[in-house]
Formats: sequence, C-alpha cells, structure tokens
Amino acid sequence: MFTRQTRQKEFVLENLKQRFDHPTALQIFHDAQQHGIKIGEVSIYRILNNLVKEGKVCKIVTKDNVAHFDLIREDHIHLVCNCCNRIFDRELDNDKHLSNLIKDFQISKQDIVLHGICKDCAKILNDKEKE
Amino acid sequence: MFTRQTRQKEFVLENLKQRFDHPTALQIFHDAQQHGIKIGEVSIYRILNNLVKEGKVCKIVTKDNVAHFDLIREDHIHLVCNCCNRIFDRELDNDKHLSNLIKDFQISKQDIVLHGICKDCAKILNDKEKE
DNA sequence: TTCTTAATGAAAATCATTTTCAATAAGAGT
DNA sequence: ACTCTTATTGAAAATGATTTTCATTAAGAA
Repeated sequence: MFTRQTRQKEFVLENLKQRFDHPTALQIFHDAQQHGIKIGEVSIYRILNNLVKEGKVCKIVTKDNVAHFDLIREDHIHLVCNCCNRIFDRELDNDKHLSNLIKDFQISKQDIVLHGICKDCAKILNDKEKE
Repeated sequence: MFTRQTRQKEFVLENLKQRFDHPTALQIFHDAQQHGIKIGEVSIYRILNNLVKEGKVCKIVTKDNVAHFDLIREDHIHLVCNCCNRIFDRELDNDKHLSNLIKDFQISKQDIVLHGICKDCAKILNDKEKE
C-alpha cells in the first residue's frame, strides 16, 4: 500500500508547522475555512491520527477530553494546567535526568507532560481564598 | 453548604483505597454491582469529580479518551503507554529535580505523567519490524 | 488518457461523560 | 423519635468530540 500526496494532508502539516498553540482538530478546521481551503472536519481527524502514528505529531488530551496536537520539533516538554486546560511549552535539556531514571519504559521526549496549576490560575485561586 | 456522608461516597473512596490499577468510572461501577452495592453510574462520575476537586484523587486521561482515577497516596509518578494505554506507577524521589527546574508552574507530584512506550509494547513493535 | 485504489467528506454511529429533574435520604433542629 | 430542609442520588436524555461507513473523488502508476 502506497500513500498519496494530497492538498488536505499538506495543509494540516503546514498549518501545524506554522503555529505553536497546540490546536485542536476543530481549530485547524476553522483555520482551513478562513483560508478558503476545502477540507472536511473528518479528514482533519484522520490526517492528524495518521501523523501521530507516523511519529511526526504528538497528541495531548486535556482533562476536558479535548485532543490537542503539536508538531514534534526540538526538545521541549508540555505543562498542562488542570485548571484552565491550557498547554505550555518548556525547553528543558535536563529532562534527560528524568528519562534516565526510568528503566524499561521508552519516554518520547516530546511527550513528557507535567500536570499542575499554571501561574494565572494559581493567582486566581489565591485571590479567591483571600475573599 | 454542608456535605452529607453517603453509602455511595464511602464505597467509591474505599474502592479506590483498595485497588492500585487506576480504574475507570465504569470499572468502579462494575465492582459495585459485583459487591451488590446499589449505586448509579452517574453518581460514580459525580463522586469521582468531586474527589478530584477536593484534591484527594487524580484523574489521568489516556489517548483513547477514557479517564482513569487514582487515590493520591505517597510520591509516585505515572507512566502512560501511548500504545496499550496502560498506566504504570513509578516511585521517584528524584522527581524533585524536575519540579525545581520549572518555575511559575505548580506541579502536583502525583500528577507527573510521562508518555511513552512500555516494555511490552516495545517488544511487540520490535518483533513486527523483524518480520 | 485510462485505470486502480488511496483518500476524501457528509451523514450516521459511537461512546464516555454531563445535565436535568423528580425522588430519596442525611442529619440538623425540635 | 419525628419533621423538615436540602444535599444527594439515579434514570433518562443531552452533549460533544471522535470514529465509522460508504459512495464519490482524484493521485499517480501504467
């Protein structure tokens, strides 16, 4: 079985290359519509899943059950806020430390996800407690 | 607003205390049925979400979009296999290293999730490549 | 240009989770 | 023990992201 180069595949990959906001499938769909590109919602899901299988893209599911996608670039880990569900990038050479501590488990560097509370939400929670 | 102690709440918390397999809401529901405990599926979801809000339980969403729950006990991180979606525990004092490297983001220790490929899946993938 | 079949897309299906709301039952007050 | 308030429950329906189905389209090989 061979693969065919299509306008749709090109658009999805190009779109991921140009943005750094970990978009959802729907966000990519809307972007396509705004650029007048004819592509169905379903195809975006299908193309993204294939890219994940090929190891070109990583998929991060936030606690509100929405999948976000990110092109695998250089070394950076993802911080996911359990409060606002935003995803932050953090460059980190020292993550090698952690990776080396884990045996019998191949950690993909781009797939290190730390959950917690981001600066903004921590401030909001703090302010609420003062009330 | 006060809270009331109910059989259902007690069952869910007790069930989580007694198991270490990161069950889904449905698995807890089935367990209740087998023990002849009258409790609705919906209530399990509601009780679990409340426990998460109270910070007693952590919720891990795997890539197949199913939420798994784990009682927050001592220090351990979670390894999630992107292949079989199983969740592994790993004790790790040295995770403090990583936590300290991240500024302006409060990492909850029990919520450090590393994604990758587990030993079993790695073996299967390896064997496939040889074919 | 033709032909094979990979890829697309619209509609329908799926499935975990949430919402709604009437019925139930903690547990505080008497 | 009894009553009363309302937190909690649970069945059914709603939601919403994602997947499946399948007829149609279009890469790209021959």
